[in-house]
Amino acid sequence: MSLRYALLAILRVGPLSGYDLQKQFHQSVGHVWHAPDSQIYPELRKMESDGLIEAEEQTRGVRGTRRLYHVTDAGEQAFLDWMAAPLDYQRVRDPAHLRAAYLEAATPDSARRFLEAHIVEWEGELAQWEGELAHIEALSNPMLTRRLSVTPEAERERTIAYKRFAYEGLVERARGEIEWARRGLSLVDRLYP
Amino acid sequence: MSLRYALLAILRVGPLSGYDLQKQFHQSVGHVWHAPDSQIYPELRKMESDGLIEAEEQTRGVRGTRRLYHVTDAGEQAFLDWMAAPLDYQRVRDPAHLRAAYLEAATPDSARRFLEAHIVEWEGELAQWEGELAHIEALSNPMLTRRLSVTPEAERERTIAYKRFAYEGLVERARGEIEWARRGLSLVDRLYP
DNA sequence: GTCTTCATGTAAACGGTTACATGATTTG
DNA sequence: CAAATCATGTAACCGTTTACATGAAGAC
Repeated sequence: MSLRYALLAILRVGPLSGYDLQKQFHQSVGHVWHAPDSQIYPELRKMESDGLIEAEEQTRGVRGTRRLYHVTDAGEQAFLDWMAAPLDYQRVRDPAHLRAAYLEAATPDSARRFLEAHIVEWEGELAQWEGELAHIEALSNPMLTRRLSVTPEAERERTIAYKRFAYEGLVERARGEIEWARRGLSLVDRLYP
Repeated sequence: MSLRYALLAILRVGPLSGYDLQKQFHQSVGHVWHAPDSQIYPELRKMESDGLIEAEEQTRGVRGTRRLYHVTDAGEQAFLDWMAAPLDYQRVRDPAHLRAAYLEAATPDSARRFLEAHIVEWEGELAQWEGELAHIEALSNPMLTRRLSVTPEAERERTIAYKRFAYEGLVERARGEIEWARRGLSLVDRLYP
């Protein structure tokens, strides 16, 4: 149930409509915590009814409306409380390593396809995260610059440093997965000469 | 929905009761794909009604019964089909890296507690997986030896090699997480002198 | 006769996925 | 006037989590 904290993290920077939030989300924190629109809009409504955020209804054109959300004091506090609370770790459930452990039941071709797909999958993630990291280093991430503009000077270094730290971790994990799968491909070659 | 394949992987070795299966599960494949008993028993019933496994009801004492499950041809085929099919990767949803990216909102103490807990969490996983790896190398894992005893000579090397490969990957990931969190602790020290 | 192990679940709630649905407004 | 974007969801389903429930058989 981290979705609401991911959303709060974005909204804390400044008010946004559900639509804008959703766009920002997919470009920033969505790389770490995926959620489809169909989950975001209802969650915003729930957060509103829980008093964490408030909406200001605006008219758009003649008939259209949009709801501009901002974080309440209770929402800010909820975010800080979450930050101070221990994280609950989910139990491991890893389909790739499950399959890898029983790969002798696959044909060599299937084994190779599986490992190649694993590489493709993690190369995709890697590219995204490296892109984010480059944006962070260059201060060209729009969310981050918006964030820094409302952040006191002394906090800016930390804000950047922690973002860099988080994405570096993801990049390393992706690299690890890719290396592992490459080793798997060599192993398949060795096992079926 | 890999649970049924994790269960099939165990049952393929030989018939087991739900209870024995559940015990084996927690000691082997459960390190990679966690599931509580309350999910295992109903899943076995569903697999039975889907024709993947069949149960032989046995009496135990005067009144007790147990159901001894074995894999059907359809179940064997389903397992092999799954092995040949592409894996569906879930979207990233990583609470630890989510929090790490916004750690400037936490106090230094909270940040440290979070990172220390991350280390503890992954050291636990690491110990389990390294233990498994040692059992694999020493051929002292009970599931694995049962498995090897029904495996033709030529397949044994592969069976062992793939298990080692899978658990090595998990061990490396755990080490990566621990190193990352340690670097995070140094970062906190640097940011709050 | 108590404790451990064997043996097997049910029920409610929750979070996430997938598919679908609708219509207004702005831009070219 | 068509296409892109803005804007916001609903509904059904599925897998997982958590809490609870029960009772027999074997060991000490």
